[in-house]
Amino acid sequence: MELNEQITEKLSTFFKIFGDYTRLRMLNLLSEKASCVGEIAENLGMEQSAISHQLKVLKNHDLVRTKQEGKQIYYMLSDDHIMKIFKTGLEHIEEEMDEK
Amino acid sequence: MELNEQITEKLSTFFKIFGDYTRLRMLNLLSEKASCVGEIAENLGMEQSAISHQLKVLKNHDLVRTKQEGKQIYYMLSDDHIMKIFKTGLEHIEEEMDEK
DNA sequence: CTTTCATATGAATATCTATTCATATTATAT
DNA sequence: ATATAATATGAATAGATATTCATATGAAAG
Repeated sequence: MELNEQITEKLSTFFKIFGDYTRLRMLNLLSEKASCVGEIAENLGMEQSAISHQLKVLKNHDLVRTKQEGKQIYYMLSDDHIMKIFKTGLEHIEEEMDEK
Repeated sequence: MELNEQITEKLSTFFKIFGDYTRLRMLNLLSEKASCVGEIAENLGMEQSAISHQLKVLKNHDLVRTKQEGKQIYYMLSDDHIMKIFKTGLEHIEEEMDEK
């Protein structure tokens, strides 16, 4: 594959997002249903602020989008491509575990 | 998807590996041909030591394997699953770029 | 066995990043 | 207008990690 600097840079940034335990759990949650910050925080047993910061990261990189309803802001996956990445990674992990 | 703690942990660790510019460049190089430390270092314009440290990371996580020939140690991708991950990420990046 | 070349390693450092704490913003309801 | 609830934000901190430097290990050749 012929990859230029810019693409490689973007690609590593992209994978970096998935390379965090908390963010993966958040994405997994959001793949099941749109949720607002407080819900996610409670569900994961983490502080609202920590989740909010991470949601910002996810949003900045267009992995999630939002829908405001009154005071609440619902977060959801921006498209189902996200889950494809997720699954491809999973396949690898599972294959690896089978081998041992 | 029903993901337990252990799987999610493994998954985030796995993605973390891809989430680094230098490692991505190394993997990309290795996808074209097996190379030894010195070659990679020269090709990327980095220190031998830095590359060696990163190769260790890649090896510890079974992304690469080695074949010794005399003094030289050739590194290569451990399987072509690695490139599949690579490509899935690329697809996402490219789609994203098209949108804008 | 000593020299040379390729690679690995350990410690030190500098950068990055996830989380916390305190506080600000924003939207609704009273 | 003020109180309340949901969320966002900025600064501080602690922990992780990529790179460098100096040195060690290992293999082959002389």
